[in-house]
Amino acid sequence: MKPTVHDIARSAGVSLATVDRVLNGRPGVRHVTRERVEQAISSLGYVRDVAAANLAKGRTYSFVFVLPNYDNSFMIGIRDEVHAAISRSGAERTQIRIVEVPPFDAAALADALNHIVPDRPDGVAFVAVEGLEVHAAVAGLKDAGIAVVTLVSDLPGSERDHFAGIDNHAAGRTAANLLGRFTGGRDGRIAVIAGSMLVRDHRERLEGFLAVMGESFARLDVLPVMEARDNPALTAEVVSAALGRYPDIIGLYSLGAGNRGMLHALREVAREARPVVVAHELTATTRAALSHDLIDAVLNQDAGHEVRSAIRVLKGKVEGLSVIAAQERIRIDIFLKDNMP
Amino acid sequence: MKPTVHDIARSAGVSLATVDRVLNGRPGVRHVTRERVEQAISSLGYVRDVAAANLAKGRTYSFVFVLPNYDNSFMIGIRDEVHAAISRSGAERTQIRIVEVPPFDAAALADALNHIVPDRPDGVAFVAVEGLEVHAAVAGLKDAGIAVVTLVSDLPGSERDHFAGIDNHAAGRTAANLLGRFTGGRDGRIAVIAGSMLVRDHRERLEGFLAVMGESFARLDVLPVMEARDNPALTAEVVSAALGRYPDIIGLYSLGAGNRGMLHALREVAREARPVVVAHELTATTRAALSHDLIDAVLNQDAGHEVRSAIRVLKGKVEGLSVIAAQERIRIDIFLKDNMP
DNA sequence: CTGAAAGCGCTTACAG
DNA sequence: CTGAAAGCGCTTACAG
Repeated sequence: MKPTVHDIARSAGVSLATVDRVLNGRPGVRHVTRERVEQAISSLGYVRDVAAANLAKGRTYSFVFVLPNYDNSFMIGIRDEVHAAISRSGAERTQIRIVEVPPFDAAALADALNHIVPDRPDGVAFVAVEGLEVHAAVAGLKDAGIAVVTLVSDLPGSERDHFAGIDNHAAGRTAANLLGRFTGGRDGRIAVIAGSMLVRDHRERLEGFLAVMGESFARLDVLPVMEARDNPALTAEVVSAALGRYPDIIGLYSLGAGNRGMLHALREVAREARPVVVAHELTATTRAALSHDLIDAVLNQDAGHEVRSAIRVLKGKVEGLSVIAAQERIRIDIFLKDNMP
Repeated sequence: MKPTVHDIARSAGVSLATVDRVLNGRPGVRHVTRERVEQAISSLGYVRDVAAANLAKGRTYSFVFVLPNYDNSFMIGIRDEVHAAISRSGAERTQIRIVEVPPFDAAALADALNHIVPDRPDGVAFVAVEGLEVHAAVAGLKDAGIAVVTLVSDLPGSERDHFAGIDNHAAGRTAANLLGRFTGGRDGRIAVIAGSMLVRDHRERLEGFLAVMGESFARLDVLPVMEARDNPALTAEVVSAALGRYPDIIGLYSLGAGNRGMLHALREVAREARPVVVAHELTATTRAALSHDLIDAVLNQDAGHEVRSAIRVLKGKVEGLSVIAAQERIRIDIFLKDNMP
């Protein structure tokens, strides 16, 4: 039988309360007693039953998710996943609240984070926007003993405990590789459409993309990035314009969330003249476009994984555990039409 | 506060024992009583605390994993994951045993399955090999009330409860798509190296591969499949021979586990003359080959996911729950050198 | 057919 | 610094 606290208590000749103190590193145990208990723990090979501990603690973790009120499919997916987590709250002993902020707005984000401090939740997860005020707000949360995780977009150099998102640099490299290979040795131009270079994840994707293009596909000429703020109409317009102006565009990398607009522009082009297209995030839109050969490959980050990982890490931080990096790494999925899930 | 069994008992005016009987569909409750309790359950919005239930039950699930004693990296990975699950046994209330059988041997597999019946475990997971005797063995397990899941390779048409593995047909299609695209419009031959067409997963991959090759890449001429029983030396030999005989092989699909041998043969070929290569399973070998541009893409099934999914499904079956298909679907991962995890 | 009581493996006031 | 007792939300003999 698996040893329990009772076995340890008996073996060490102490009470359950003392075993518990040692087990949880709580103060108020004489050194010799502690040692006796630790001895018993290791010699019996005790390992704590987390479920039972949680049941006894009756503890619930309070977390706040700060998300942009931004209606692209991916962000909607993230919100849905947070709601799914909320609906699992009972079983997972969490209490999760969502705070919405305007997108791409450092001041508003910092403000929202600062307002959370007095509530003293156990942890906060947020989609980072860069800005000194955001760094300061993170420091404020940490000072208040609140665990902090960035989600989807990171804030390196800040005091956040963890980033739950993909390596966007690697995503950009992967996109370049696919686009380079899929264009099959032909010469030509590559167009890149982004949301905004002010957002870190877009910037990193572009960097990775350009690096591989330079290293491995010198025959391809990458046009200056077009920033269309993930706005469908604007995206459609700039993509149309670019395709009109450069008939030798043979590849298109959509690294932001403007896929609907991009597809609109692409449909205007005769099938044989369409460029190879790599886009981000598997949504209803990109899924349909993959099946209809309008998009050739989709890079995806799994919103469910990200949200669940964020929650797991926050819980761990509250418990003072360290993150198991390998387990919490969010993968860059590649989907072609044949391996869509 | 979340309602508990106590709340239901109070609200329905019955004892905890009766609540428990209704909750778990156990007999011995008068119809009217049962209705009263059910009414309370739904009106209070009760949802059972599974962790507490498990604690009280003290139940452990006994499972047997029947695995081929086959030393390719992927199978070793599967075994490692089962061992990892065994080491989590305490926390997960499972008791898992591994039974090894010779690979590709239907009679031996059926024998092993038959021998498990008298032990009456709660569930069995096994890597299927086709054969009537295996179907019969599965029927025997099911007759004994044992949950049955196939792992990695399926046995459709049998009475198994679930298959924990990828859609190999889709994997083959994906491979064809990648290979077709990566060869970039050039004409030439494609070589396919497999373990054995007697194994269902290999056969399905080939079918999917050939289907897409026929549909979309008529310019490519697929050579007859080479079966090398996943044997490194033999694989090296046949691949070398093929490359020697057909200098216009521009693509290679390795759909089995013979990657080490294949790589050996590839390294003999001048860098510029090397074909585009798509292989299966991310292992130390294929990982290194990806980094060194010897392999261009790896399709992967996550052994950890498969094993954990198998265990989850077995537990669910024992509890009489139905599988949430979407959650248990095993993905076909695509890895290029830039998005390796 | 129904209920009172004990127990699963922990944690937590409270008392000393 | 240490311990006895109660309790977390369930389940399980046992008795009636």
